[in-house]
Amino acid sequence: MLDLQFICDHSDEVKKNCEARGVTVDVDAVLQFREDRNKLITAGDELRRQAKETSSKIPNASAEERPALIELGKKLRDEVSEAEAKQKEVEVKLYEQQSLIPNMTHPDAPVGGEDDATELRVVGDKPNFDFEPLDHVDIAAKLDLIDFEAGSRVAGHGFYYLKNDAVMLELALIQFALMKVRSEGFTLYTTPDLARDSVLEGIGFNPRGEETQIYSVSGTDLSLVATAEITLGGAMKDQTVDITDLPIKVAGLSHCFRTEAGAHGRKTRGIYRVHQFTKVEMFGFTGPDVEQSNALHMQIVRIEEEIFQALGIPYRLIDTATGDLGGPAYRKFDLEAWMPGRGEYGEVTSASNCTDYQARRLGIRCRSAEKKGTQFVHTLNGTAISCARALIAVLENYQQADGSVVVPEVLRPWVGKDVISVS
RNA sequence: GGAGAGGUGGCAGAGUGGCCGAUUGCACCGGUCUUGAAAACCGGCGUGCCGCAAGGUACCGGGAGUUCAAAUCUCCCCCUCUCCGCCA
Repeated sequence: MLDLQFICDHSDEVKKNCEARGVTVDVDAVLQFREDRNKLITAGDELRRQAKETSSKIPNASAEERPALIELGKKLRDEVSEAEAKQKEVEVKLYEQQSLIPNMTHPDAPVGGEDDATELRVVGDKPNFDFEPLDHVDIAAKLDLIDFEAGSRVAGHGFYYLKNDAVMLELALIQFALMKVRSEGFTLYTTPDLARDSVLEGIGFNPRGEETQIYSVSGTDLSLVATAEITLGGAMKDQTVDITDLPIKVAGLSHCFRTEAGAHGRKTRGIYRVHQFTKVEMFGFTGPDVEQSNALHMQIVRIEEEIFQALGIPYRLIDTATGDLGGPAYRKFDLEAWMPGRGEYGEVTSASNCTDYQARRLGIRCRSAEKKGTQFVHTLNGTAISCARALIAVLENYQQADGSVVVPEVLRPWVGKDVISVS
């Protein structure tokens, strides 16, 4: 959520930003609701003041004065409740509109839609196969690495069983990513796979809406998390930290569950788009200025690149265009790995600087000796390794003519072999 | 899941209907004293919202209620601790 004062002081900029992001919001309505609300607050405060004054007179009032004061108190109480109801009504409308306004955008982010993203760099050499490369589904079939049938039988389309060396490969990817982020100063966590709806909402997910991406548990206020971003960010909900404790860098391993509503029929072969996968996510809290959050953003992107470089997987780095940014993101970089079976790049990581947008809704503040009051921290998130897609990249880039797959060198300690071959 | 005890400002911990936005201690900041420090003493010290300001208002886990008046009484929910049950 954007700061209300900021919206009012910079309404033209906010409008322009909404336009660039392809979001339709009535910014003027927000200004109007705010004005209405402020008047109601002032009026309500005055009524409460009178009510308090009246009540405070009663204990010392004479028996004759008392009944009149009590009557006045009752009248004021009713007026206060009426005023509060009106105020609440306006605040609901205000909040609704305000929530629709996306974060402001980094000045360097390209303006436009998906195709307008800036390709910042292309790293690594695509493998030269002297044979027709297979996609990960066929590779996995030959090597008996994934059981899609069992997945469907047990949980439906979009679920899968990893099997044999794919299990070791997945765990190796996790281990490798965890070691890497720990060496970069991130505190490691495994996090809950369920979270309260209020936490999901704070991060920017809409758990029970019509087109929700989220599975929710009926009869509870819990939902399955779509990413550990939810639990890592949510862990600090309503907390105030000392500014000298920032930045806080954490990383979490969790399962991720997504309904993928409306994604049917679009490049859904294999484990590219699935309802459940495992991911190591980085999350950061920094002091409240973009210099600090941008610096951590760059570190997160650098780590992501180094992970894929170490895995020996060619990729390109994308600076996401305004129209493709989620509401909370100020800027977002995606790593897209080369996937020979698909014959194209596929998104494998995503790193966002959300500035204070998430923190405002989650109530994560910091306190400093210099400034009175508190300020909202900046939050960032980025993928260290997302197993399903990383697995695709490994299998497809490391496939051999004989159907075997060479294990990337950095993963061998955990996989326990150099090559995965037909047994 | 059952029984009991709790949740108050950065921490500790009073407060059971009006004198309480809240006693006190610690921590913290400023001052006096001191060669310096400690101790002692004096003063300050929560957050949000409205307001140009003076000031007002809200907040004692969260929500609803009773009352002229709620940290305090009632109900629901969340959380923590102890014991019991169950269990990887």
